[in-house]
Parts: sequence; structure tokens; C-alpha cells
Amino acid sequence: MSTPAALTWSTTNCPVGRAMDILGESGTVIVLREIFNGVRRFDLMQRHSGLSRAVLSHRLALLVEHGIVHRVAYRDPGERERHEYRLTTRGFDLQPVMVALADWGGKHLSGPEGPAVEVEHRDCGARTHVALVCEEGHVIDRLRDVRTRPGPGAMPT
Amino acid sequence: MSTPAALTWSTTNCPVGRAMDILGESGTVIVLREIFNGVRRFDLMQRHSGLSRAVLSHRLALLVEHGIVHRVAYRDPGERERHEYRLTTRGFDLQPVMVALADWGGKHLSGPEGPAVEVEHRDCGARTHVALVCEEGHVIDRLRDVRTRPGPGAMPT
DNA sequence: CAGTATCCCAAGCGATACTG
DNA sequence: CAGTATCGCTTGGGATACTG
Repeated sequence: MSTPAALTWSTTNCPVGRAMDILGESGTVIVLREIFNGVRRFDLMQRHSGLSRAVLSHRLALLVEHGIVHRVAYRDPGERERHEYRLTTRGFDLQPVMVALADWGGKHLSGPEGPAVEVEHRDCGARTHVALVCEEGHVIDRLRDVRTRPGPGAMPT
Repeated sequence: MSTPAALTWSTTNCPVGRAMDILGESGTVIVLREIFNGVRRFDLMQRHSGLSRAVLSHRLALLVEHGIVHRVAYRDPGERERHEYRLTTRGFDLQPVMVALADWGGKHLSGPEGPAVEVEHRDCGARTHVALVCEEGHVIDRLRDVRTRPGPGAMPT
């Protein structure tokens, strides 16, 4: 290998870097896990995630600020108004990231008893994983069959 | 919704949590991006990633410790012995996570000019993304068609 | 219940200097 | 070139207390 492909363009604009600027903050992904699992209220989320109230508060604010989660007001009959946190479209689009993380953690970081959580296809009940699919419709199982290239927003190094 | 499904099992064992215990450390994913892009030597990685030498050193040690990356000695003709960092199988299995992050970042965090990097299918050159596929072979495009359930390693709350 | 503010402390970062 | 050690300093976390 001569010059690695990565060096021919700048990384200041890298989508992975931008994603991690948000998701890399400690606890953010844990909050997302809770919301994806249907936990939408502050207190429940706090107890279940194990995060402190302060951190949870900050992470939720961060997620709202980035348009990943939004607060929704609702009122149960006879109760006062409350709020819950729901995914926006942008947040819901993180599902493949969450499933990819669960796949990897389940395969490589679980004890012999297997992972504590699985993902299933609602229709048929089969376990579900992420896969690579190209726009020509090929399902790619040999990961080495993909590579990165500069995109339209690439800047020279 | 009554009790969210998540509350019926403990999260101490959650594969997403375990994965983020490693990947959530600031800079880890950036190092992985470099290695996936073919940057394998310390100095090049340091300049290209923008991480400090100390942080890069620590992250590489962390990745080696977790069996995601390994050091490989080599010697170019006429040069002294050097080392480079390569993905192990466990590390290579993170590719779907990286592509999922790139997908999301490219779609939601790029400027109007588009993402700086894309992933292509080596055979046909088409852009490549992650998708959800169940073990029955169904490609799932409506993300709501999947849900989480307790796995074999689940512990009661 | 659903958060926010304050205070204090420890982890962790960048800069620098050093070794094989 | 390829790292590791040391050192102030800042960031950011937990505990606690407070507000709507």
C-alpha cells in the first residue's frame, strides 16, 4: 500500500467524526437505548439507565438540541400535564447504529450465556442483524468487498 | 403502552452498553476510522486524526487490550523494524457500526454539498449502506418492523 | 414527578520532555 | 520514527439541594 486513500481528503468534514461529536458524549447512546426500548419518561429513564439525574438532563438537552429527540406534552385523564421524550425522524434513523452496536456487543462482549438483548423481525420473529447492501441491490457478506471513497463534500487535504 | 419492554430485564448485561464502554471513550472511533481507511502507523494516524500523541497512544493500547487491534512488526528493505496496527477479526466486525455511523452522519450532519466520504461496493462501484436483515432472509426497510426482546443472557430486573 | 443549579472533586487532556 | 512519563489545568461527573 502506498498512500492510504484516507490521506487524499480532509477529515474535518468526516461524517463519522461529526456523528461521534454527538454520540461520543458519555451516556448519550445509553439514553438512546432507553428511548428506543420505549422508556420515555425522565424518572424511569434515570432509574433504568443508571445515569445521574444531572447527566441525564444534560444528555436529553443535547439530543433535543440536535433534533434527535423531542419533548412531547401529554396529559393522562385526571393527571396534570407531563412530558415525554420521543425520537424524531433523525433520531429514528439511528436505529441501524444501535442494532450494529448490539450485534457487535452481543457477538464479542457477551458471556457464554449469550447477549441480554436481541433484535427480532416483528413479522416472523427471526433474529435480525445489520448487513451491508449496495444501491444495486447486492447484499454484501464479505466485508472486504466494500471500501471508502471521497464523497461530494470532500475537501482536499 | 403500559410497562416498556425494557424494564423486564436488567441492563447490566446490555450489549449496547458493553460496546459503548469501549467505543464511547473519546477518540476511539476516530482511531478506528483511520485504521479502517488504511492508516496504520502511529505518526500518520496522529497527524491525520488530530488526536494528541498521548491520547492516540492510550486509545491504541485500549484497542489492543480489547483485542480489536493488534500490533504487527514488519521491516521494509533497508529499514529498521517498525510496527503497524491492524484490525483483528473482532475489530473488523465493527465495520457495520462504522458504516452505520457514516450513513447517519452523511445523511443528517453534512452540509448541502453532501458527505465527505462514501462507502462503495468494490465490485460494482455503487454506494453502499447498512440495512436490517433477519435470519429468514427478509430485508427490512420499515425500521418499525423490528423490536428488541430479551436474549439468552437476560437477567430479571 | 420532572427537572435545574451549585459545589466539590477526580479523571483525563494537551504540552512538554524524555527514551528506544 | 514511535512512542511513554510527567504535570498543571480544565472539563465534566456525583451528591445535594432547590423549584415548578
